[in-house]
Amino acid sequence: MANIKEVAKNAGVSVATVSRFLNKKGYVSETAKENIEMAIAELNYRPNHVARSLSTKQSNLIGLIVPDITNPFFPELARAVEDIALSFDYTVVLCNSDENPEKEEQYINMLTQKYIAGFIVSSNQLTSPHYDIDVPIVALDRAIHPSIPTVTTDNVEGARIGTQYLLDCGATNIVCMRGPVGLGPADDRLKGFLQATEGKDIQTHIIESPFYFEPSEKVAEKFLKEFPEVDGIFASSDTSAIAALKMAQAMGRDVPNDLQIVGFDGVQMGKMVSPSLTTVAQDIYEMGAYATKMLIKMIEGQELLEKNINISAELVVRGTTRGE
Amino acid sequence: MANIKEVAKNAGVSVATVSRFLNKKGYVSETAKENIEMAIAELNYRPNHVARSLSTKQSNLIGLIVPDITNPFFPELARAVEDIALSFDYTVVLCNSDENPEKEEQYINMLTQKYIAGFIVSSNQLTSPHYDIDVPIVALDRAIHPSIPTVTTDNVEGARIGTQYLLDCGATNIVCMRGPVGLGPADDRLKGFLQATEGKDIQTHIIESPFYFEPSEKVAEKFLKEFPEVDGIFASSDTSAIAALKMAQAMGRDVPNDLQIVGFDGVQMGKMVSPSLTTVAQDIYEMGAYATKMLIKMIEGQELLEKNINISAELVVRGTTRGE
DNA sequence: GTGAAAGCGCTAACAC
DNA sequence: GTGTTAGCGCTTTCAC
Repeated sequence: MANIKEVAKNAGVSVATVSRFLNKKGYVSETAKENIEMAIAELNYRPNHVARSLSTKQSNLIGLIVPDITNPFFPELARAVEDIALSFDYTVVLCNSDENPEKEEQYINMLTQKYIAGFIVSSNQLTSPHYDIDVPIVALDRAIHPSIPTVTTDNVEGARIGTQYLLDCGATNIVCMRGPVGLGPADDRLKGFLQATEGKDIQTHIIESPFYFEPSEKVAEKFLKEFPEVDGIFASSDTSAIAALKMAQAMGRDVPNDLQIVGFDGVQMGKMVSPSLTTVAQDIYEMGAYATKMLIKMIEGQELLEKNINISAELVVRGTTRGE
Repeated sequence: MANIKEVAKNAGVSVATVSRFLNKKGYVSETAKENIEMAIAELNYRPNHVARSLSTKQSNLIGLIVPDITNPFFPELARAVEDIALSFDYTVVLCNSDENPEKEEQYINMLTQKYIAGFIVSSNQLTSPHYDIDVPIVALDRAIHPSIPTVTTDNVEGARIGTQYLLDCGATNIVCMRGPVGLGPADDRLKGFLQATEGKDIQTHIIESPFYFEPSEKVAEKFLKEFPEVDGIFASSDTSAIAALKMAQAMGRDVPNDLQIVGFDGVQMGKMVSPSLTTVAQDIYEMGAYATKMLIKMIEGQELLEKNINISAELVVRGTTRGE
């Protein structure tokens, strides 16, 4: 592979000029430009990122930290991040944290050694490891530190709308499968649920359930047995909602006729179950895309107009509700 | 951040000695070791990967090229790759190729500029871009070039077993939703289907269907209308199977009592639909893990014992079949 | 406008 | 066993 020196020689200029040309910094004459362009084409030259990084102490790597790419929420997010990153000539490094602060730290250390340009951090946990590094960070759906920009969904309002819809469809005895206590988005979604139900003449049950499939099934089984009169479920995540749907069907319940379900997330999978899932959909791709754009702005030293972006969630009516 | 020079000074040795210690190459005395260890701890030194890369023309980056991380098959694969990579101190870069050879090439070029250590390439397409680079590659479920090591599933045998099971369960009029013509794994799965059905006294239909949800739904709708007497479906992918399941249910068919379905892939989602999907499961995680281990061996200059690994697929009986 | 040269942090001869 | 030093390929200051 050719290097800058060869290009310079071939173009009859110095390496400094080639470098200036490459980085569009400083002046380089028209003739020099042409010669350099020709030399580059001829030698099929592509600048060495490693050498550049060493020199500038900067890279075009973005670290994407997610709990587990296997969770249906994160592939869509990762896709958005990668798309935007690529379009700005950044490369994304995938990190599965398992919500383990030590693992997160390990990644951060490893990547710091590579002059990583920034991180996009997403988690379902209220962890807060060594983010006192001087690398730009954008947090997704959790607040790490007041100084760290965040992209979130309007969880309270989304949950309120979703729950309200359940009521509008005639549910009178509903359970809220709330996510882990203490986890921001989960707490907010509960808040929305409460806003929608408070003061109404309906029965409510609040049950904690993790955002994973199997445990959600167990939780659903338990309460469907304990409260067979339940006719509506508002789940804090699509995964939980789908688990409840499956369990309800296995127990002989008819969804949506005798039990209605509304989820939260807007994961692709919601379209694939039957009946397909009515849900409060976050614009996952948009969140990822936005976060990445913010991060790149920060990396490139631009000021952020808004440090905290709140993207509204939208009710998507499908088959697990009866309609108003 | 401290550098090797400071460590050397602090430990009272030269940088060469520190470097030898770091890389466990050449000799370094016990006393020197101790001093260096102390200096490293004191300065919280971590070697600079970029400088190392520039010097060695090698990195610890692995490029994972998948068509689209959003396809349910790939997150599980990515997880395996990342887990193994991390355990060997490698970092994985995520690349969504969209099965577009030009995009693949773009990634390869970008990463070559970073001294990428190797690639794991997976695709549903029969593309073959510029893989004439001198970086190690392992291919997943497709043969790129005879010289490139591959990890595949035994698609023929898996499909044969899956189809046979459908027959054993009493299906007599079955359609094979085969994947794209010309795509290796899809062709092989059709072969297995034919092996199981040939010479038997049953009706078969062979229909082409992409490995995506919406188009698969359309395909399923069409043939379920055209051949209402069909009582069994063997789908070449779980995504297609799930699409067919959903469509069948929407059309009022009773799965598994009046229509049975067997998929292929073993994707997590199969457990979440109801009834849950009977499928020929590939050990996706194992495939990813194996491929990564092979790649790392190649990167580190070890000989591969086997260049072509074939991992057997296993029938997982769940709810879309009636049992024998 | 352009070039010479120092320096980014590390590795790897080679000499001692 | 250990140290000196010349690169690795690029950026950037400073002088011309």
